[in-house]
Amino acid sequence: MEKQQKDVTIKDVARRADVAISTVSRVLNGLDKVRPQTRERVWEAVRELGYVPNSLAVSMVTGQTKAVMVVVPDFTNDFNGAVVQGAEEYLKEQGYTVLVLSAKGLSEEAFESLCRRCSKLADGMLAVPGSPDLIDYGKWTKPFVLVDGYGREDGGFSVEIDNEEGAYLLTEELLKNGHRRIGLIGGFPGVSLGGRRIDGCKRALREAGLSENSLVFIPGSHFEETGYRGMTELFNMPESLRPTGVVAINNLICIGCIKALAERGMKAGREISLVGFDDHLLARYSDPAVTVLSRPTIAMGREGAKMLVRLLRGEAVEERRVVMETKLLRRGSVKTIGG
Amino acid sequence: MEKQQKDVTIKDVARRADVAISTVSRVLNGLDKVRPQTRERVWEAVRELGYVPNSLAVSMVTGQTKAVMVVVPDFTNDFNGAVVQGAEEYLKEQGYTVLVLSAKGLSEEAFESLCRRCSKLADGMLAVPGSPDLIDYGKWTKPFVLVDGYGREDGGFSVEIDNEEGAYLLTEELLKNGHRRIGLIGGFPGVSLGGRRIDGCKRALREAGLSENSLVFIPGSHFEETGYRGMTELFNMPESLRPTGVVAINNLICIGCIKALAERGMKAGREISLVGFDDHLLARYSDPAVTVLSRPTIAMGREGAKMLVRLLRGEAVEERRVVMETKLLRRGSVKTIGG
DNA sequence: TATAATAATAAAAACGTTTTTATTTTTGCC
DNA sequence: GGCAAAAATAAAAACGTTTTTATTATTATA
Repeated sequence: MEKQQKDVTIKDVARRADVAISTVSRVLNGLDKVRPQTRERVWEAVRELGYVPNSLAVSMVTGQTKAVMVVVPDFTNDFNGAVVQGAEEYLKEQGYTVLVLSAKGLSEEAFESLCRRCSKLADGMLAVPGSPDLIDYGKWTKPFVLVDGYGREDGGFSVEIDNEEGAYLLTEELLKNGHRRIGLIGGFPGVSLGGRRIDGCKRALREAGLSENSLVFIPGSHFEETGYRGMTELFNMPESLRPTGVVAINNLICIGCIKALAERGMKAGREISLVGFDDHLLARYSDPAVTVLSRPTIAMGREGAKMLVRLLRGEAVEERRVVMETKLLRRGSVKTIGG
Repeated sequence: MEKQQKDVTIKDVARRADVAISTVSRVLNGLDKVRPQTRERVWEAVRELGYVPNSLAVSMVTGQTKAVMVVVPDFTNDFNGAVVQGAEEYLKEQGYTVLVLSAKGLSEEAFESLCRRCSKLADGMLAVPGSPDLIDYGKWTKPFVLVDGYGREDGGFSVEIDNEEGAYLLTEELLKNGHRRIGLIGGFPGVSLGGRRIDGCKRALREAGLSENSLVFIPGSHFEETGYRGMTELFNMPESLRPTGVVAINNLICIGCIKALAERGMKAGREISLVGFDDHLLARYSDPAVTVLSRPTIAMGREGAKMLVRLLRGEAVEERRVVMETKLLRRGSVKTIGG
């Protein structure tokens, strides 16, 4: 094992430039009170030795890192990828280092421990909630912004959409196309973001004068597997009772639904109608494309990052809760039936 | 602005437990030579004060972080997501903190600077090359493993597949199905991973006795846009010259191809045949599904992580270059034509 | 030319740990 | 009960910076 060559320190630079350590520091940080001639000598030494400041030492004494932590529940969900990309772009523009962390596979306890360990590594945190539900994470004392939260009234900073209204619009779209028996796959009533979407779906039915019986709700976590299972369950029902239109509560569940259909040789918009959230690849390019409520995913990340940067700078943030616009994209997965 | 409450330090704990700082440290790190009674007093103080060691200070004095950096070119490419997931799983199992960094949008220079700034934050690095091409990144002196490299003989540690052979197999599949004019979209000859794949494609043609003229090669970077443009260009050719089968050099380009086809109301396997790399969602669930050379993406990440951990532990690593198995998945995107 | 003011540099303290060395306390034995 | 050995604890040095304070060198003024 080769000898771990020690890094060049500010001390080495000082010695080489024949100057005090503090002088080197001032040159490096562009402070005044250094004679041009001295300054040049220091820079030369820095170059010659290839000196790089030890970020740990700097952070320790200054108390800040110029870095931001972005926490996601998972790296394979493209919604998260888009949010991170949007956030990252802006944060890099503003000179921040972006450290991305995933909470995947961690118990709430393990996740908290992870955050504690990392708390000194960043000045602030941008998080996409998931499982464990970051929203209830209170140990983080630095500036914190939640992207894709769900309208909680705790006064935290967040970027979100109107999830209740979104689900309402999607359900309404099915109703407008003559569907009278609606399936709703995923989420748990009253729980986090999915709860809001369930509310919206139910409201649409209520306002259309339909009874609770016209809804087949299949609860489940927000993973693909739920969509697959849900769609399968629907097709196990007698056709006379089976919903003709389905609302998938999120992108992964929508993908699960499409998978289940594909395996049976079926298509959304033919054997059954399907609507969902987020304009992901599969929604856009499956055949037919899926009617979705599109969220500005990248913009959401960017907006969250902007908010966080303002907080880090100590600037006033007028709206603590930014609600982004959505768009209903009507496509072939909804068949018009009846009347 | 509320007063930034100072963190609890080891000093506070020591004072509270009426004990020396060093004793607290020994208790925390489970070293011996502490009387049970004293130990309990210290733990109590730790609990009462909610003490969390300052990771910066610890890293500075111990010289290690128990963290690993994972660098990807982009968060929106699902291949990267899968690699990160695989790596993350294993690294978390082994007690490492995983910090993910993206090189997206960074010049080679900016990226090097980023790495230097972060070099103290992790004990080792796992990287997926991209743009800038991490392979040529020499400033990183700590243990380093490349995932999805391309058979360079520089003795670095890497996990990869046989890209030349993979492209060979895909091309052969087209040839076996009677295709005699082949399109190849993406990559640049001799350059990085794409170069290897181009080589493999050409070899298949050569071995089948076909001349260079039977290949329509459309070079381009590894983004979706190249696939879209490439497919468009092919359809601008007179039909008599147009390839009947296309090899997309990577997943994004394959997606671009599918998009271009979808926009014309065409399908792979009908108007033109298509094969590509990686079994991504769109390849699997577009209609028809796309014949691809599937790589064990998650396993690649995991394997890379294993290698890195061995390096970090100072254990011997027998193979510096792990070549993973691939699988050709035959699907509906290849039409059999001719004789 | 002496003297005050100012500019430039150096020295030292601080950040919160671990680790090494020094000191104190406890134990065992005669 | 005294003494050596061992065990437990305390003190101090070190990690690599920034920042505050102290010192020295330069300039301006009389």
